[in-house]
Amino acid sequence: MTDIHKPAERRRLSMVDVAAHAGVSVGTVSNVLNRPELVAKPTLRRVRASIKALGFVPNAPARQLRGGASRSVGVMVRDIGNPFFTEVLPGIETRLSQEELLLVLCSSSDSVEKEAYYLQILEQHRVPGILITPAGDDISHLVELRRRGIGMVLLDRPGADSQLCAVAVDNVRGGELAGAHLLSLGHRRIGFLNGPSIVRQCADRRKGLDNAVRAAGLDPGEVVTEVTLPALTPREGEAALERLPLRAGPTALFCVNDTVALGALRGLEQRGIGVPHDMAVMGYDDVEFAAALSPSLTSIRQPKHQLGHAAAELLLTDSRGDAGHWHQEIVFQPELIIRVSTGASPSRPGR
Amino acid sequence: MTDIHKPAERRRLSMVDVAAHAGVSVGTVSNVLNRPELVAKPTLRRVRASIKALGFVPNAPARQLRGGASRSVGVMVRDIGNPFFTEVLPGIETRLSQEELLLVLCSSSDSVEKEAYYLQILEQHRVPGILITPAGDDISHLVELRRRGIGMVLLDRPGADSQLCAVAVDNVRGGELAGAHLLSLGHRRIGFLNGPSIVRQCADRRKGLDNAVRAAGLDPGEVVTEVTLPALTPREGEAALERLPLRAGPTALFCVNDTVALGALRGLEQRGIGVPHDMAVMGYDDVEFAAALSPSLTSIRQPKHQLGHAAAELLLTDSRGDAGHWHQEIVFQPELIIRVSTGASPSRPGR
DNA sequence: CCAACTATTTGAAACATTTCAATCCTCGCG
DNA sequence: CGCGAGGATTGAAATGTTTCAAATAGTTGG
Repeated sequence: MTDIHKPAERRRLSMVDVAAHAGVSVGTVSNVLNRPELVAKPTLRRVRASIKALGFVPNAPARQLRGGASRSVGVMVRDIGNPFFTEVLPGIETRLSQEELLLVLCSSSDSVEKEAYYLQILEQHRVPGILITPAGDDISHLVELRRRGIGMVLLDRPGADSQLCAVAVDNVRGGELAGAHLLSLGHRRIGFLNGPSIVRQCADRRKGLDNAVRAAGLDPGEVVTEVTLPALTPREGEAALERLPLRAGPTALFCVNDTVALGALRGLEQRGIGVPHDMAVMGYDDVEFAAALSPSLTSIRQPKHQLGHAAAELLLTDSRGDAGHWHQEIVFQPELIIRVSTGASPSRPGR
Repeated sequence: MTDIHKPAERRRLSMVDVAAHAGVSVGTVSNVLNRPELVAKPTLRRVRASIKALGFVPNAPARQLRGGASRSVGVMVRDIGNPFFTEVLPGIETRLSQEELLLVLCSSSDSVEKEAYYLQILEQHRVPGILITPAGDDISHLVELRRRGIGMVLLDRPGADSQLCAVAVDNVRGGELAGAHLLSLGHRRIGFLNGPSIVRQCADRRKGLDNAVRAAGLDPGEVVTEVTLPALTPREGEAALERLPLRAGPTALFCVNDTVALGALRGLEQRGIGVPHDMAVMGYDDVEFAAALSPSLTSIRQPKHQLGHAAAELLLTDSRGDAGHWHQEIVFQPELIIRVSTGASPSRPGR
């Protein structure tokens, strides 16, 4: 039985074939590819012609085996569906593509196991570095990876206590800004739709909120009612309203991110609760659509593109293992963006 | 001078070291890793202990060099910042991670050159397949790659004419739905904020719109005023208003996607043009935030998660090169979601 | 106690590169 | 005419796996 069905089964061609075709040695072919300045003009032409004629494509894995480092870096996020990452990612991509590095996107889906699995694979691939928003609180495994020579930068997660580079926005400060804003508007009962407190950002924003309350001479225990959501999605944001004593309870809602706020707005509308009249709402992140929500959403802006860019930059220096570089932390400052959803007269135009 | 500064310079360890430590041959170590059922229990234990003790991590490139196929697939999008992709990506990721495949994310930024560059790198990496929303109209280079053995699936782009697998939503139909909706509300002058017509989706939506106009016995040339945006961002959506004769012109705006609509809504608000009273607006994609915009946005829903999932599924079968599989096209149907921004009484609740 | 198996283990080839010491030319110069 | 310099090219080692035929050890039946 002739195997008509597998016409393209022929062995993929290698530099050996090119060398034969051009009548040179493989060493020369390699030189043409990597150090053309060492090769005589006519030879160069001939070899390049052969490469084109045969349709030769270099084998990256083989190259890497000999050469060492991979040309891909890992980017691990907790949830690719989160618009926050969507806005951070371009900043990362821009910088990486300048260095001709491939971006391997991993989503831990908030699972420590899945994170560990991906990290293992990335290490096997010998990536020079990993950019990560860790799923769990413990980051000792990341420190260990770093020690084994893989560049490591925490994204949107302070790493002060550890020995890792980090790029973050000051979440405590953001929580303070939000809290102070709501308090200044006279709210004394604030519902906080938060994520799990093991997530650092969530814990920090809560801490900031408490700071603001105390700074106003009040007791956080009295003022703040926290509801913990299992996931930071619109759906959960909406569902969380069930667990708040809405009518007799808070007069303001602080949502740990805009995605949750989106759900809360929907839910409040369905329940006929007017925003900001019956309930002030604010989000966090100031994602692209926040300004255009109904009503436009007061939020805490984070410099997302910059964040991604800075993280990639830091990762590059970290994985180069430059001497003199130990661990470095870049902290951006958040900014309060006042819009309609908190009922204050906007301090700046809606966009 | 002792090199205190390079403590971790030691050669990365390989299976040879593990074999030596465990007192077996490398072949056995390989078997422990890949076919443990062939190895005797005590040996298995001993080798595994050595692996752990030494902290051995297999070298993926070497493995791949011998074995052939890579465990990463390429996903090429035109713009990672686009929320549409943010909602498609989870569908892709879900399916790929089930197969333990890594996702290499490439953004062509709508540049044919950058796309070509990435494709070249992906081919060098010997990826088994690529999921792509092509930047340009010509896809012959993709057909060629497919012929060379790389699985290829067009994402959100029909491939009927070509020999490629494709997963798409019927964009002509979507355009028709949108057009019919606006016409049924009495609009006779429609501004279409479109992307470049070389982008297939854009051209198709326009075609659908024209179909709807003709179906109503009208002349598209009279009814439709198209403005072409250089990029599908909120910024450009806003800027495009400048190029429309707003007051004396269209009474309705059809935006080629929700991101553009977002910008248009902002711009109209700033110009004091009421939506939907002075101008009806509709978007396309029905992204997560569309329902919560101000006013809530009428849009054309695409099954995004499904789209991604189906695309990944198709890619898996395509790169397996299963016999009997030639090229296949999956077309999902879009759905009109009526909300406030077009001023019709909503046919379904706002979410 | 030996033959015939079976279950393990081994050793070396193969994979596609890069790198580098060694060789080969070709000139220019004495 | 011979020699050295220096550019161009070569050939082979090295990289870390997998695979597989061959060797070895262990077991059972006669």
